[in-house]
Amino acid sequence: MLDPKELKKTLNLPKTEFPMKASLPRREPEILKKWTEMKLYQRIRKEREGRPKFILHDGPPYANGRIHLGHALNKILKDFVVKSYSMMGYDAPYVPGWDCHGLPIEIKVENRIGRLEDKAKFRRECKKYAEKYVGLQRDEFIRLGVLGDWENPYLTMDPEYEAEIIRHIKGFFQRGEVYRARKPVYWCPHCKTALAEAEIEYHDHKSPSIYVKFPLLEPEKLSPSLEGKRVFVVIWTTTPWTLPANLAIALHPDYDYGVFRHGDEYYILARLLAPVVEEELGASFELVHKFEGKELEGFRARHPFLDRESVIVLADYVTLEQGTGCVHIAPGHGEEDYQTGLKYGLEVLSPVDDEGRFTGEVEFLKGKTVWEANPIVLEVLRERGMLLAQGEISHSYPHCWRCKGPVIFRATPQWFISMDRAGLRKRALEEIKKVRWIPSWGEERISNMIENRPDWCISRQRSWGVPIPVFYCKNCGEPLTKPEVMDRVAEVFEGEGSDAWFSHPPQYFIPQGVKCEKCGGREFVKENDIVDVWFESGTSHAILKHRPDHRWPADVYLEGNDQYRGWFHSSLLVALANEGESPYRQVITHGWVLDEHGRAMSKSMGNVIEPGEIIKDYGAEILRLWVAFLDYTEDVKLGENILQRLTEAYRKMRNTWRFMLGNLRDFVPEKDSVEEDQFLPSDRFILTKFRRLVERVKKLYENYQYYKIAHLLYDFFTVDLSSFYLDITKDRLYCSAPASPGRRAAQTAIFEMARDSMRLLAPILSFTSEEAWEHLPEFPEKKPSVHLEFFPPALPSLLSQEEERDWEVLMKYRDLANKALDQARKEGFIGNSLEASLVFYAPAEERKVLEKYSSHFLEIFIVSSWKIEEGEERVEVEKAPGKKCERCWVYHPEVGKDPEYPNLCPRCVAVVKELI
RNA sequence: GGGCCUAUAGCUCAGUCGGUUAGAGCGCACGCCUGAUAAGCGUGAGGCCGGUGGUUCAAGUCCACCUAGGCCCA
Repeated sequence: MLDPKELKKTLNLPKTEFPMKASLPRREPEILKKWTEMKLYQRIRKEREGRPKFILHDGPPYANGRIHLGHALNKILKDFVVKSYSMMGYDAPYVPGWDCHGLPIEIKVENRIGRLEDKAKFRRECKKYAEKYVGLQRDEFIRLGVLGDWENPYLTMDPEYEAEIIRHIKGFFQRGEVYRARKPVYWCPHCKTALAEAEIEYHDHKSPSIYVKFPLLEPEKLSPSLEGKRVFVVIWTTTPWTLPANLAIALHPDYDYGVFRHGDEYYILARLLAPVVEEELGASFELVHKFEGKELEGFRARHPFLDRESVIVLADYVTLEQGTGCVHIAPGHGEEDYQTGLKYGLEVLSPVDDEGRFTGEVEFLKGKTVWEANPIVLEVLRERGMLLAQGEISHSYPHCWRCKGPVIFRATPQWFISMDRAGLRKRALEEIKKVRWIPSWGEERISNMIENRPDWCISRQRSWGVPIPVFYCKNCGEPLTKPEVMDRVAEVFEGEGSDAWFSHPPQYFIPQGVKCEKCGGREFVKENDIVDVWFESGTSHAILKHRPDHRWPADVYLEGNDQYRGWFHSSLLVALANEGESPYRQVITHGWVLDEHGRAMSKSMGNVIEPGEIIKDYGAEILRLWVAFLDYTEDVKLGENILQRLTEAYRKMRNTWRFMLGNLRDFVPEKDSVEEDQFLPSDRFILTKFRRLVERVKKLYENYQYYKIAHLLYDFFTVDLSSFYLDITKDRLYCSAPASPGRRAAQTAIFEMARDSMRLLAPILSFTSEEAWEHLPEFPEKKPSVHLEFFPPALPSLLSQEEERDWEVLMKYRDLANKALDQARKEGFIGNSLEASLVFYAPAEERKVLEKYSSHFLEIFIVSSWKIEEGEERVEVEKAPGKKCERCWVYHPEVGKDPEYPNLCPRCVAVVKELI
């Protein structure tokens, strides 16, 4: 007789080196090292060479700052796409890119070293800064487990890339889509420079607050009763100096306006605001006529002090918060004014120079600064009787971040790409329809944007960027935009980079003999402006043609949904104009990362979570699992609670793999695998379920539906494997003879499910599947990394339709049995379910099914004995007869009958005899 | 203010064409096991389907409005 300790040695208990504790923050870097050393990315490329390509083209993040969760979400999703398509059998390269030029870097550098007059030197500093962050971000992306050609990224500041930008600009010029026009920008008269929105600070500022009368022409057209009366449109402004540039007065189309009599004058203003104006004047008005704003559209008023007319227009942005509901419009001095001006075809007047002084266009103000002009304008208004009221107001006003002085809006010449001259807008709208947008509402979103966007202003008054390759005639100022000149610029940039623009004289770029088309002049000066960085990143599709590992167009662009306005938009316009087609076939967008309560993360809210913290505390794998479990097409939340749930889910999957590996410890696939006919019903049932799952998951990968994959696989691990199949097969695995057909059958099933679930999860759980893969038994075709594998091939179902229905019945009785066993346990009748014998009562049909499988009930129900009776469906619990076998713990009537092994059941006696 | 989007259990997700008592897993509670053990198994309790109104014999599902939140504009 063997004592329990010796008996335990005769069992095949699971054993594996694959640790239960993941220690991800420590282990992940080791796995990354393995991938680097084996050159995994290059190796995958090599193995997939010649296969159909699948191109995900990376949208370049901005090379500034450390990565945040939005970056992590984006890059991990891209990694899912690339890895899954690679495992489907495509040659799916991933070439990361960075957006390197632009204002934010300029601002950072300027903060550090001040503003340099020497542009070349300043640009060198900007370049260093960009390089530093490209390096930092690259390391952070690699740490996430993202596989790609990190040694050969594309940078928008690469000379070849800069040359492409020039060539694309040339294309727009050649097709006549580029024009030069004036547009108001923030301007600091002290620093004599244009400012971007990001360089503006808002401070309180005292301004005049005045009400001005504009005599309305032909008032009788509004109401016959006004014939011959002195009718005025009353506007309110805090910038009297912009009145010389007034060209229109805007009313809201739907608001209620009135004509109010005051003495022998009649004033037009919004009805709701009349009391405010009355108070300002200390007078009371009499309402003599009512109308809606839109009735006045197209009327004309006389300018209060210039010999010019001002047209009445309509604008939605007119509010009734202050003023008169009639808004003074100077298209050269305000963004909204400018937009309205465009709509109504108004001129862009801006009679103010670099220093904020009036030019000769306004004679009586010539040479005065705008601040000096204010009181003079007031005086003129007063003289003419056009000043209805005046006061002072303290309000929030834009100031220069550099000199802290107040800034103005001033129109300056800019370069524009026309949306309509060559039909760009129309073609873009057509092209959008050919693209697959995921989610589908993206199509409507980008269409609305393209439909309503103004012409694209591509010039910027900055220095860290690619120059607009234009020269001006020194003699007459005419721009030189010849394609051959731009070709030469591109050629120079390709060799020297765009720094060349700042270190060479114009003649370096201009072929001999080129003359000004207007005056024949031969001397030129270089353009100072650079191109909008959105144009730069919009040119990135060019790498698809230049890199041998790529192909034009891309299969997928995948970015946050802010990029409908950004990269998707600019890429479409730039590529479409130059290639005639959209650069992408599919566009996938993901949402924003919010905190646990669904609020945007911001420094001021103090709810920002850094990817680095999560990697340090949980591991990058948990972050990957987070991405996988969420419906990324919507905004996604992250917080402690969610991380806890994910960590638990991770542990469950890891442990399930660990248990499977433990049970495969002595399994040699090519030797020990059994034929189909050796499978027990439960093996066939679980394998069929699994094989179906494999096919579903592959389909879901094709359609980028990762959260469905994660849920399906996780549910399979917990419900089907852990709590069902792996629980019920323990008896077979542990207690049978090691090489018995039943045990080998279970191992064959487990091996298939372990191997193929690792393959299926490799794109998501890239680290853990790799680690588990190393512990999986060797087999002939096994690759040294799971990421070199293919997704599992389709395998046949092992159940007939009848057997599938049988399992529905069996599972129903399993539920009933569990409930009955739980009840018995609560009553203290049994502990371990093996102490029980079950009595099944079933209607005739179901009884037949139960009897068909009854020889497997020890396994399926984990009980020692059972009886099947006909009756209303229910399960009852009795004590199992016989004594407990000390080896397998099953109660059996014959325990004690074998004189040699009186503490064992017949099955175990046989096994032990075989082993000893 | 405009365009687009979201709202189902504590968390992550199902819920078909409008049709029985709105489902799953996790978490939680209670129990079992100690041969997956910083594991494993079982049972159970959790829902005003964001709100209001409408269409309909019937609404989580369709429509309108509102609220809260998100992205992009203004």
